[in-house]
Amino acid sequence: MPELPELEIFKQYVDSTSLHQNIETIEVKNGKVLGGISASELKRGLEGRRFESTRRHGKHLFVELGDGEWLLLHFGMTGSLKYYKDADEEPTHARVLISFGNGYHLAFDDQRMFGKVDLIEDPDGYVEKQQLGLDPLDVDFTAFRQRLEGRRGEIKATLMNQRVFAGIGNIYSDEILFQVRLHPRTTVGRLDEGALHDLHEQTGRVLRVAIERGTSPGGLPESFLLPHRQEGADCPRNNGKIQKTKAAGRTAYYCPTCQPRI
DNA sequence: AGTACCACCTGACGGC
DNA sequence: TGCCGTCAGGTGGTAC
Repeated sequence: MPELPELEIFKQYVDSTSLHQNIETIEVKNGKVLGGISASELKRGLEGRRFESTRRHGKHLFVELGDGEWLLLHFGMTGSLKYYKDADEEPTHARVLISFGNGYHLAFDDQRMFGKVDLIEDPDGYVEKQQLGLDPLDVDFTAFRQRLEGRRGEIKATLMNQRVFAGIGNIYSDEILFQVRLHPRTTVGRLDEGALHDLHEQTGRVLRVAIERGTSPGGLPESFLLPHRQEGADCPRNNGKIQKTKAAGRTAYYCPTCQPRI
C-alpha cells in the first residue's frame, strides 16, 4: 500500500500513538528488514529513549529520537504499522516490535520484507544522499515545471522516478494521469504549459484527497480511477472500459478514451 | 538520460 | 484438492 498518502497516514498514526513514551524493548523478528545496522545496534539505539517527533519525505518516514538520531522507516511493497496492546493482536508479518512503557507495542509489519528499518543521523542529509526529489506536496508550480523541463522520458515513469519527485508510485501515478487525461506513455516533452499546470494541480489534489479520505479504494471519490482500477471495469466518466498496459515496467491502468495515446 | 529486465521475498489467485 | 505459473501499490543493479 505504501505510497505518499499511506506514508502520511503512517506519520499521523505514529504521532497520535507512539510519541513521548519510554521505549522499553525492541524485538527484531526478522533481520532482513534492517538496513545498515544489526539487531543489537537497533536495540541500543532505541531502548530507553523516546520518539520525539516525525518527518516524512516521499515514501520515507523519519522518527526523531533526540541527540541527533533518527529511526528511518521505509515500507517497501507490503509494509505497515500497527499499534496494539494484547499479544494476540500482533500482526501476521511483524518484523520489528517496539514495546513501550505503557504496555502497548508498535509493530513494523512487512510480508515481503522489501521494507527497511534503519538508524540515521540526519533526514536532510539522507534525502540528499539518496538524491530524492522534492515531496510533491511541497512543490509550487514553478518548481514543478522546472523539475520536468528537459526530461525526455515517459510521464508515468517520470512521475514514479523518486529522484524527480519523491512519493508517487504505480497506483497514484495511474490516478493522477487519469485525472489529467494523459496516456501513461506520453512523452514529458510533449506537455505544454497548460498540461503541466493541470498535472501539478491534480497531483496535489489526488494526493491530498487520498490522505483525507483514507487510501482504501472504497473510500475514494467515485470520480477516481482507483475504485475501478481493473481491466474491463467501467471508466468513472462513462467513456468505456478500463484497459491495462505496460509502462515503466509496471502494469498501468487507464481509460483509452479519456487518455488517448498521442 | 531512459528503458527493459532481473533480483530481492511471500502469498493470493486462476487454470488445469 | 493440489500443483504451477503469474502477478502484486518498491527499489537497486545491469545491460543496451
